[in-house]
Amino acid sequence: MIKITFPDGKVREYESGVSGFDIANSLSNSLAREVVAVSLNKEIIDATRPILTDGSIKLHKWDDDEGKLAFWHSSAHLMAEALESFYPGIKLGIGPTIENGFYYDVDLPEGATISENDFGKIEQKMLEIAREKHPFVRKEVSKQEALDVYTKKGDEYKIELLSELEDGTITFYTQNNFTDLCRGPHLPDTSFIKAIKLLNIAGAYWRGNEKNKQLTRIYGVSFPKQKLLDDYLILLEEAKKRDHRKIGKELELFYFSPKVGMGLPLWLPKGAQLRERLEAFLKKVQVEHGYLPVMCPHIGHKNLYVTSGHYEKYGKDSFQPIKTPVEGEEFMLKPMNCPHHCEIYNSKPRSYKDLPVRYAEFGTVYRYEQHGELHGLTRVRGFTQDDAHIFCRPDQLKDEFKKVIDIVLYIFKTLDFKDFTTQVSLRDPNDKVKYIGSDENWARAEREIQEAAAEKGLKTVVELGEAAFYGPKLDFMVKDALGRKWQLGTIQVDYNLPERFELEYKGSDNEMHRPVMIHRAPFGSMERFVAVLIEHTAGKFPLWLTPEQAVIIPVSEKYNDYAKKVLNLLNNYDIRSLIDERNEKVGRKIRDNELKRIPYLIVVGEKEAENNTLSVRKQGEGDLGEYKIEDFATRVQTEVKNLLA
RNA sequence: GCCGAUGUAGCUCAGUUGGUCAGAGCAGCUGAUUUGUAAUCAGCAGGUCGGGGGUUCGAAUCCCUCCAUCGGCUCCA
Repeated sequence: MIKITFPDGKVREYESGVSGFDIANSLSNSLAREVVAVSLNKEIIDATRPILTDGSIKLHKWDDDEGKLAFWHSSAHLMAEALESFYPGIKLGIGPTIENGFYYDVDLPEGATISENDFGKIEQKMLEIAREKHPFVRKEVSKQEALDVYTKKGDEYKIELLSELEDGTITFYTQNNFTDLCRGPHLPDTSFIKAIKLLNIAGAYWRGNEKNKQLTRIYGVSFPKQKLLDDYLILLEEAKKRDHRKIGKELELFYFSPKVGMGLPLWLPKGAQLRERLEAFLKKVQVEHGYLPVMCPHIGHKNLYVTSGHYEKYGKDSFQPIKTPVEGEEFMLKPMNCPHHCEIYNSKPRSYKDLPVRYAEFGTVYRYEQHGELHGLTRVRGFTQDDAHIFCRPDQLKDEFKKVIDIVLYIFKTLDFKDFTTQVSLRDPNDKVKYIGSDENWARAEREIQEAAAEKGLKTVVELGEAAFYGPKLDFMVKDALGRKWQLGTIQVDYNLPERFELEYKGSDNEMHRPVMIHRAPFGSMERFVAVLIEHTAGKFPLWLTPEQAVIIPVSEKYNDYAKKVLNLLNNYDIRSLIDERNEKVGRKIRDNELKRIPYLIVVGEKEAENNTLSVRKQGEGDLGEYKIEDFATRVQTEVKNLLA
């Protein structure tokens, strides 16, 4: 007998060899039907796998992440089987579970192609196999045995994967006529999979390396109920409606002209106003935190970036240098602001008493992003960073870093970004040549970043190998409407640029010392931030930020004069308003201005003109009734104040 | 850059196998209506069907190529 401990602490005894499924069955029949995987001592295993020793167990249904893992992993195998039936000789790469579904990377037979038109028949085949209720059978094999199978099949991808596995840990899973190298876990059988949708098709390099062959990646998602799939597809449709590219067009915020160039956004008046308000907001916060404004031209001498190390690292990925016509000197479109700010630091001798100095600039930079990578406002070739560089003494670093975290958190709170994640990016300890700077400096910076984040209560994920080449960083990420992750704010420690630019200050000991630098951009880039803000709010911006706060709607042309009077008064109260003077019915004007996401609609007609009042309608709330003009102004001003508190 | 898809009026989209196929709605303009909380009515005007080349008696439709966009991959100071 073995002892099984449940999550609630209860312990029960079972015969050795009992499976998670059997245990579930012993508790309740309905539970047993829903268990798709099991955690045994934190290791996820098949629900049907015999358990031979004591352990703590957790039974996973579809609702658990662990359950989805098994579910989608099995779905990937199912898809592979269907693909094999349509494309004999197909070679399989990897087929993992992802956040929302699964994919499989395959190498199609010579001359074969696959397109979205083929999805229907593949889905049908998968459902057909699923309905036949084939069990997923686990089999432990020797490395040689596995190698023999794939050598015979001629699948060099699986052979490569096998070569990295240790003998004795290799398992195959079989369902129906299909066997795959796989660690598991898998569903008890294929019948759990009730609804399947293949989503898209993409090229993907084998093992993510562009030097390798490009395989065909097929993305899909599957569910235990048709209803769940329907709901998911509706969710995707809703997400598309929030796409910043669509809303940006509808609200006339920005525009891309092929004549200007791809990836070069043009800010239309309303978008520019929105952006100016965001900048003004951050500038105010920065002044309060002791930042000083600086400004730099849009080009800089190539040697500046050679000195900084960026040219060697990214020169090939930049726009090419431009030459002066007479001297032939080379200048580059500014790809980052930091070297410029370093030179501003160098403009005069510094004392330890001067530090920290904090230079801030909304600096527009230009980078050659690859053609296929451009994406709305989130990935462009010219963008404006809300950049600042803090030069401080090493003993001030951690405190300064924490102050920057405060700014980022304040901004996120004010703009109602509740759902963000933070990531600490450290050096890859096995590939130190990728980075510049001494081991001691790296160790110190990495330690202080993590301490600062912890002291600010951030739950961070640590990623090795994701650091900038000059230092470790703390990034803030949010998801867009379609669930894609984007980096917004970033805070980076840099011991290296101060060395390269020979930055110094005189210490209290009358010796020269090297300052430490913090790069930081709470928004990241104005373009990306506005994009994420659009999707976050679906275009319904906070009242203080929105380009037009109120539209006055005269009931007929007879009341245009009164509307003008109201407009003047509202303008005096600094409420951004305009009149919808079109010769349309009230209902029509309401509708059009609601679609333009105007927060307040002010209806004025005979009654209001007589009483010197307004009828107020709020976006999302409907008619609020009659207001005295000054009462409405107070309401708006209070609302703005509360939002910015 | 790579894989796959898409590109018809300012916007959203029709256009069957190549043969009155250059269309609709919205937006725009003109006029009528003078309107009370999510679409008043009528008329007019809008496009070298992404650009270029080819096949054909004939191309929005088939082929090639370039450009842009979309979904991914790689990259991201």
